[in-house]
Amino acid sequence: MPERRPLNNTAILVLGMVGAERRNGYEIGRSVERSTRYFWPASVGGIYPELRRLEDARLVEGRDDPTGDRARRNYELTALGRAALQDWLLDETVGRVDFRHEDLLRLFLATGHDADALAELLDRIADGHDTRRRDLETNSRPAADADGAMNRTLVLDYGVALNQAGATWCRSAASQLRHQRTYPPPGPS
Amino acid sequence: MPERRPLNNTAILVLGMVGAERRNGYEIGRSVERSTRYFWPASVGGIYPELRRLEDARLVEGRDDPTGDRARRNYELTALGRAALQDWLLDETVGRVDFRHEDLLRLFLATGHDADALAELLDRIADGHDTRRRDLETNSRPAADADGAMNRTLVLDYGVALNQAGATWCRSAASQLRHQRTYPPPGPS
DNA sequence: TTCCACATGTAACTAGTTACATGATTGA
DNA sequence: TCAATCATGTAACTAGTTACATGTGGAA
Repeated sequence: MPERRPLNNTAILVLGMVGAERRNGYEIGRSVERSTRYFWPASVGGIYPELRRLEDARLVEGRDDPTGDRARRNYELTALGRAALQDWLLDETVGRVDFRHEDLLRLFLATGHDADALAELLDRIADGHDTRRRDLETNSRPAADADGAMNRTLVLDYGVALNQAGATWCRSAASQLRHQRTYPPPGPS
Repeated sequence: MPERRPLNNTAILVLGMVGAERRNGYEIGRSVERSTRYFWPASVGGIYPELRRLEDARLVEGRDDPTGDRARRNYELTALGRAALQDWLLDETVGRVDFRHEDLLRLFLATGHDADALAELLDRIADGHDTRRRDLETNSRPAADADGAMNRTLVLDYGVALNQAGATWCRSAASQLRHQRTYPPPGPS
């Protein structure tokens, strides 16, 4: 029996998706593309080998389910897998957050640039927020009538709200810079 | 001459830090710890080998500068390095954003959980935002009088504002769930 | 004399990305 | 018959993390 070790990012995702409903690798890839990539990136290439590893570890069980000559393998959780997933879902500690933002690093390193240059960077960050917000709204909206879709709607709305807030903040700071040529604005503190 | 290829995440960071002022590996590590890890993570272990690679590629130039018997090697940009950094800084395309949020995945996968369970998850996400906001405020505040620190202040304030907005949104959604047991709230649309 | 900050590095590992290969089915 | 979508996979690579090892200098 293969040694158990902590689930990696792709493993958690795959386990969770299989846990939500019976699924094959392709469908998981589509879900990632549509929804989770905004907050839990994973590349398709990694999904298939991960499914096999999880099967080796007896966390999921696959069954061949071809359509005619087209291969397809659907997976479901084993009791062991269900337990592992619950363990992870009910973990009490605050979860990891990894964040990497290229334009923010640009801004951080743009020491000495003038107010206009900084404002332009801020506009770009705002544009990025707008793009992601639109993406979310058009790609990720769960079916309104889907049973128990509250959680998915929350995830989506959270993403929309944050991107909205980000865009608004950046545009306002950019405008401040363009008109006053300085930052921070004089404040009540 | 070693072949030129696109700069990896650590390389960009290191190049940028060396570009901002003459620096050694240790100082770069400290800056990462204090500031950039919130939006551009990098591990100390990767910095030293990267400095050497950049030196091999003639983008930075190192000079030994020991204190007594304690070794220290300070780096500065070469003309080539300065050009590469400018290229990256002035790149017109919107930058990459990588985002991975464990509790958001939990929420996404928590299909079928009741309103209280979802509200608890939201509170955790809010707590995470508060922690990061406080961290930012206490660790990353640039010296108020630092010359040309506008850009750094912007980065900090952006982080504070976003975490603030995130916490507020989550708490309000959690409260909605606790009182109405449902989401989304009935809205004007 | 003890602790902490300074300072540099390496080895081993794991994960993750990219790019490719292969082929079936469906609908226009 | 063509393009898009369904479906599964692998090989090669790069990056990144972790954990360790080693030692100096300064302050209490």
